Amino acid sequence: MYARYFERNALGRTIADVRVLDARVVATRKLSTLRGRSFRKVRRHGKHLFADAGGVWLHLHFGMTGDLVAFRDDPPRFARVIFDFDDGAHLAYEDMRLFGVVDLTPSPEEFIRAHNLGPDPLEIRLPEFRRRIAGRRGRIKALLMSQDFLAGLGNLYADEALYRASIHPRRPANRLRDDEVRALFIAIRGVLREAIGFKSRGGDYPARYLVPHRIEGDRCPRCGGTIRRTIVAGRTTYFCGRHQR
DNA sequence: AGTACCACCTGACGGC
DNA sequence: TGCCGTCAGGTGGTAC
Repeated sequence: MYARYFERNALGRTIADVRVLDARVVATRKLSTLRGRSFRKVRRHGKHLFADAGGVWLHLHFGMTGDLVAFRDDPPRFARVIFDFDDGAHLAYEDMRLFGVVDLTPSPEEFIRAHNLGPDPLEIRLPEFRRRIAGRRGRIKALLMSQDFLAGLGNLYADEALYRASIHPRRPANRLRDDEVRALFIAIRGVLREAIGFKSRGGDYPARYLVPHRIEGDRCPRCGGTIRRTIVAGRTTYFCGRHQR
């Protein structure tokens, strides 16, 4: 979703200036080397966005409150970095809680290696998913959130995928049946692809999703069960007490 | 290998 | 009105 937005609002334009409004999200002092360059292509890997600026790549991570906002006149309230283009357009990287990162990296591959990121779920097939999950004894939700296992799922989407696959978040990964592993893989890909789709269109989560029902005691839109709230892997976790086993 | 816990940060919200 | 504690979330670190 950020990748598409970046493509629409930054690709092909010449960067006139990069303004750092809050250095706490910027992990390099060299963003100014982007001046005069232009972004040629965009790549996403998990939660990371990379933009090719010719010999160097811009890397963006959005933490939890990070976002991109194109604007003409007034920057958004929590703008931390602003890219000024020579055609008068501006793109703000905003991040209220400052957990995100704006960075430069030699290449996406280099970054992925350095940070030991697992594959993007949309770029692998079921056999590789099976191989990676085999022998892992931890709780399935903890595994789904581990970026070195798979890159791209956070707390909400891990819950969402497990909900869709009818799997209890505390199940040990190596005790999932073959059909459950398959269902989970399909659920992960479905959730990511759909989320990219409707978030790109500025939409919200459909009512059939678990996300709008992250309320203790709420009704499961799928089976009418009761939504439970608990802590798994240190994170607030919601699941349906009836259909997730 | 897996887990627990902390820090980072700020706005929203409930309690008093 | 306003202060205070708590919570939310991604990541990266430490300790067990």
